[in-house]
Amino acid sequence: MATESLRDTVLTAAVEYIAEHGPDGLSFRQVAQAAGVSHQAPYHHFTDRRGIFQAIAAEGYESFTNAMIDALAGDPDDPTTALLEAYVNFALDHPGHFRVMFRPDLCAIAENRELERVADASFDVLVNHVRDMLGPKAPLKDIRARAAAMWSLAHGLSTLLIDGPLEAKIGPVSSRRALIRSVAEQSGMATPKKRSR
Amino acid sequence: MATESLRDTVLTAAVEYIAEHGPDGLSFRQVAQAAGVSHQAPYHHFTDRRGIFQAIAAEGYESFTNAMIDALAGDPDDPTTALLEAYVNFALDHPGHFRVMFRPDLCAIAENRELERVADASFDVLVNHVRDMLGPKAPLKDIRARAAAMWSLAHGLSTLLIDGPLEAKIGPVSSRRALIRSVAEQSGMATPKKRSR
DNA sequence: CGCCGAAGTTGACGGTGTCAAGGGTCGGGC
DNA sequence: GCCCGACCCTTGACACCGTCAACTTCGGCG
Repeated sequence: MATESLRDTVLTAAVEYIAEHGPDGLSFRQVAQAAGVSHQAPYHHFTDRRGIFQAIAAEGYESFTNAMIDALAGDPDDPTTALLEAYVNFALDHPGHFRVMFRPDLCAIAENRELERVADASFDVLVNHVRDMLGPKAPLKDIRARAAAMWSLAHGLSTLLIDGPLEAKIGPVSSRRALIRSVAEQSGMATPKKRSR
Repeated sequence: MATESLRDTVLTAAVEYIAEHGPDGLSFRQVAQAAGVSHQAPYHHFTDRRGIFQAIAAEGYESFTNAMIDALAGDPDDPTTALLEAYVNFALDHPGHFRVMFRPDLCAIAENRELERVADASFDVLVNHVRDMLGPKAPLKDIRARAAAMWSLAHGLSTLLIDGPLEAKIGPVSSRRALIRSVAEQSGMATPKKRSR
């Protein structure tokens, strides 16, 4: 019941596959076969193989934006760390989406208006937060540097954890949350804790 | 003269292609044809398609290690920033290597002893530097967090610059060096400047 | 000379993305 | 009642890809 459309079936199957094996081995024909249709059926819902990746990326950017917005609203005391945590958590919890979102060769963001829009919305959350933190009269140069620093930190940590060698090198991460928070501290990004209560 | 071996010809052609078009479109047969040999000839020098990527990654890790060591030796006043700069510079100057080195699905580091060794050597430069900076009696927890932070910053900045949306979002980077240094400052990683002279 | 191993060639196989053409199955207008 | 077009899907073909297997060529060494 609630028979999924072929489009959705293909999409969820693809995301699942990517989360497990990475995007590169993904085969158009294979997902079609898994969905029980002919190898050409998906072409009526996606123009290309690339179209699948674009759809996945768009889906991903939308929930990515929401996750970051929610995180900012949820922790007014240390929003920067909360944002960082939301970024990394999204990457690790939705690897099927995340791995595609930052692979321009796969999804060719610039070639798809709608995709470009939702991607921009995600990044705006980040740089707007930095703008808010530094205040309206901070020099542009500082805003850019700080945004680059924070984004790099979040993105680097995400990619190094998701399939990079970080965990192999510095030891297993028992608590994701603890790691993120201590990284935020070590990098001077966290808002200093006030002795509450 | 100094007629290159087929192995080297294939390797340099592959690196060049990857730097321009990314690793995924790289075709075994295509590089063979470009080298003027039959489509099977490279099999006598690389076991797999994967073998090419492993060779590229190994090559990359070796010069990566050297670049970082040189940078550390070159700027004793602010070695952390120098290391950061060397990391990012390597990525941007050798995209053909860098893009492969951190794609375990392509080069399967764990399956190749020699490759694992040179990769480990690179990462050791990084964590050893952090250990040196924090001193021998720093708690392990701090070392891990600081190493993760610094590595993430360098890696994130590299990947976001190399084909990520950073430059599109925060504006064009006129001076790579200036950006890196202000990012290092903003993230509290740089050694504070002493009023020299 | 005879042999061998390394390097390169040709041919074949299954799998993949994509183009082209055809076939059903609806709903709405005559 | 019937036709027509839109939509979804199928079948068939093509070139390209990675890889396995067998064959040729050739330099060196006993």
